[in-house]
Amino acid sequence: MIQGIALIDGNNFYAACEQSFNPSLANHPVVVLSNNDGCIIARSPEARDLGISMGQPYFKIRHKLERLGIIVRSSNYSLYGDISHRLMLLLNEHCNEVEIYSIDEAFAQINLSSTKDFYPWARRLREQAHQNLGIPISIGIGASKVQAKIANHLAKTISNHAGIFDFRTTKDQDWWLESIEIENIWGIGKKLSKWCRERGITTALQLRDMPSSELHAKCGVVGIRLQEELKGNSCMKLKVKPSPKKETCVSRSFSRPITKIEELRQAISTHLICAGQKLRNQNQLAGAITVFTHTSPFRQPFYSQKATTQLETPSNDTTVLLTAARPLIEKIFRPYRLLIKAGVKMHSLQTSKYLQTNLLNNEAIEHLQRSQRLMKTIDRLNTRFGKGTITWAICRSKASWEMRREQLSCATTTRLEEIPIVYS
DNA sequence: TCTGGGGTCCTAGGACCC
DNA sequence: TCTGGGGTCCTAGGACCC
Repeated sequence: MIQGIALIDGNNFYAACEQSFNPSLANHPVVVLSNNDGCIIARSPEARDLGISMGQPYFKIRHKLERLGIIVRSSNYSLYGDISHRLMLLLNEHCNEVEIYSIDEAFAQINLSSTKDFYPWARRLREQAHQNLGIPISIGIGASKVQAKIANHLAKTISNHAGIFDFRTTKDQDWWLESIEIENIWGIGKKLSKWCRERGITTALQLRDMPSSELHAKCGVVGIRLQEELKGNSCMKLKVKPSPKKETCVSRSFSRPITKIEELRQAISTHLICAGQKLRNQNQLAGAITVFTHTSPFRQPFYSQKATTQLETPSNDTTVLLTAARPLIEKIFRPYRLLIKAGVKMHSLQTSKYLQTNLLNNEAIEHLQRSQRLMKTIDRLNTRFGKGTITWAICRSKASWEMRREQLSCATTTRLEEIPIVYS
C-alpha cells in the first residue's frame, strides 16, 4: 500500500463559485467582498492579473475597480457553503479519509495499492470537480500535512504542473524547499517570519535545517512539530471526525456607526438569536455568554468593552440567552461612542445530548421540554421558509445598521425561488 | 463616510490545594 | 542573609489559520 496526504482546495474559491453559477462572469475579472462590503477577500485570476490584491478596503479602490471593468460581488455564504458541501462529497468518493479543514480546503489520506504514481488519480479528481461543479481545484501531495500544503502551493505556482504536485516523488526536494519563502509556510505568520528573517532564515529549507533548540525556545512544541513535518515525519493527525466546538461567536460590523442603546440592544439580540440556532444545530448548550462592542480601531479614542455572565443551567434556548444577556448590554454601553461592531460569544459549551434534568422538579422539566419543542418548531419554520420567518419582537423592524451587501448574487442553489431559469 | 468574521492551539501566570 | 515543593485548574493573551 502506497500512502500520501493530500491537500485539496478550490482556487480563488468564492470568485470561482460566482463564476460557476453565472456564465457571463467566466473569464471576466471578478472580486468578492467581505461582509459589509468591507474589503477584497477573493479575486479571479483575471482580477489578480490586473493588480488587485487581497485584503484591500473596498472604499479605497472602488474607482479603480470601476475603471478596469472588474465585476464586484458581496459575499454570498449560502452559495459558497452549498458548493463547498458538494465538493466535500466528491472528495469523499475519491479519498480514503477526508478532514474538512475550511470552506474551500480539505486534507485527505490517499492509499493506492497498485501504483506509486498519484498523478492519474489526481487528474481524474480535478476533471470531476471541474465537470460537476465548475470549480478549479489544486492538489498537493506529501508525507505530512505541512508537506502537502507546500506541494499545494507549488501546484498553484508552477505553471506547467496543471494544479497537481506530488512532493513525495519529486526529485530534489531540497531545491523546491529552497524556493519557498518563509512567509509562505503554513504555521509561520507575520511575527514568526519577522523573527526568522532577523536570524537569516528566509526559506523552508533553512527552517527545516535550523537548530531545533532555537525553534523550541521561541515557539515551543508548535515549532518542533512544524520542523518535523517539513522533514516528512507526520505528527499532525488527520481529524476525520470534527471535534465539538469549544466556543461559538456571532458578530457583525454595522453599515454605519450606532450611538443608541436601543440599537445596540437590537443588534446583540439579533446575534444572540442566530447564536441560539447555531448551538441547537451543533447539539450544544452554552454555559456562559459574553457580549462585546467597540468603536473603530482606526479612529481615536478607541473604546472597547465586553461583559460575561455564567448561566445557572447551560442552555441553547434563545429566550434564556436573551434574558441572561440583557443586563450585560447595559454594562458595555456608553453614550456618545460611535460603535461600529457588536457581537456575542457563547462559551463553556457542552453537548445537549445529556441534559441534566435530575436536579430539576417536574414542573421545571416540563417547562424545559416545552421550550425545546418551541425552539425546534421555530428552527424548522425558518429552515423551510427562510431566515427570520419567525423571530423575536426585538427584531421585528428592519434595522438601519444592517450590513451592506449591495452586490449580492442569488441563492442559486439553496432557495427554490432563485433557481436560475434556462430557456432553450 | 467607508477597513470581515469565526475559529484553534499553546503558554504563562495566578489561585488554590495538600 | 534566610520564607517548601509540587500539583491542578482556569483565564488571558498571543500567534496562527482560512
